Amino acid sequence: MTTARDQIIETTCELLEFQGYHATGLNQIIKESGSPKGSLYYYFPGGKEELVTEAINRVGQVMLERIRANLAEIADPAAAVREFILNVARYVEESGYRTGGPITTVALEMAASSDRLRAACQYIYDGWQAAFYDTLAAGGFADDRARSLATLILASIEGGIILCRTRRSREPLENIAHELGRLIACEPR
Amino acid sequence: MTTARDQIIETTCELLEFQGYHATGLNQIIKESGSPKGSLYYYFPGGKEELVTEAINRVGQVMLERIRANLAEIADPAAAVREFILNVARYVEESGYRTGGPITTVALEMAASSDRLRAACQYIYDGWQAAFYDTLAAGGFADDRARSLATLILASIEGGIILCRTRRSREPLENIAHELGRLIACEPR
DNA sequence: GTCTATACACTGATAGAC
DNA sequence: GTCTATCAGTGTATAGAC
Repeated sequence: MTTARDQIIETTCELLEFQGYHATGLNQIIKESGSPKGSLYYYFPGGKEELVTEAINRVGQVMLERIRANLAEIADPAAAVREFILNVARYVEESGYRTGGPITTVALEMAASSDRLRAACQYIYDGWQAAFYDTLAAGGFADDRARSLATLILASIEGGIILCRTRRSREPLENIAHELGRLIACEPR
Repeated sequence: MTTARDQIIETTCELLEFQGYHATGLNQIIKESGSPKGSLYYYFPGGKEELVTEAINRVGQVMLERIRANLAEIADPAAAVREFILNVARYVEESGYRTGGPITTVALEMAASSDRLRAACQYIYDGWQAAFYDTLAAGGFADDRARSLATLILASIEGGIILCRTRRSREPLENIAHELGRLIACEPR
């Protein structure tokens, strides 16, 4: 059955998002997922690192699909990016400022100590950035410009989530949404 | 003597910056600082939370002075912000992509579980943002605009550091520096 | 003030019965 | 495949000698 395995991964995703790597223990994962510890090491013989790698890959893929779906809804790239970020702001607020930036904490905690997790986070970030790049390129931006703008968009969303969680307010991401919308609408492309 | 106490705080600052809160143990702190555990609880009866609060307050203050000193060097706000971010990029690279964003990891790990640490991080972020705000206001930006631009600058630096550490490259912050310079130079103000 | 020894909970991980 | 019991190590925190 993939159900038990999937349940462990799903629970791991949620706990990682608002607690980070070190604060999330395997005992908590098996407790909240309702799975026995024996199963955990049966499905993930590589232990915690392997489990977390699979978890962030899953959440990264889910997020990528949401980003692409959101951006595809609006033709104008400035408006599309602005509305996407406003959606993120609402999501962070609705979670009680506990979640958002599903791999950010893991990236910061583990980039220096686990190259496997660092590479996994890099791959996910690259995918997200490519989604913004494609939207900008389709909007007429030159290659270099689309690339650096996509970097700014991704970075400011990640940083904006941190500010929202710290200030317990969705205002930082709202400000960022409007400033980036202004920048993208600005010539030259 | 404040020396022993200061040494503990100093070591805590460094370890927090590249390991985060949960990965940094009190045993490691006393070991690397050369201080005995008895002294740690003598100076910080509130335990780890109190020690970390003092540590991030110190590093926040040091960073604030560096930000203000950097921004004061160049009169044009667009160039001042751009050069500051390029300095951050160089610093992150020179550390081997292990440090940068001295309170970011703590903010993400602890905002949901410790209101004391969350409030401390918020206060520091507010101070840094105010430094950018003052530069923009002096450059002729209207109050609201200066405020939202300062939020974007702070968020994109924090997020840019995460991308640089994950990709082991200073390119993300360099892209961000130039895009923000372009945005700030753009009318209307 | 400084230091050692230690308490107690919890971590990731493993062995072996079923 | 599943589950329990348990390992060695580490976490924070405390007690008490000096």
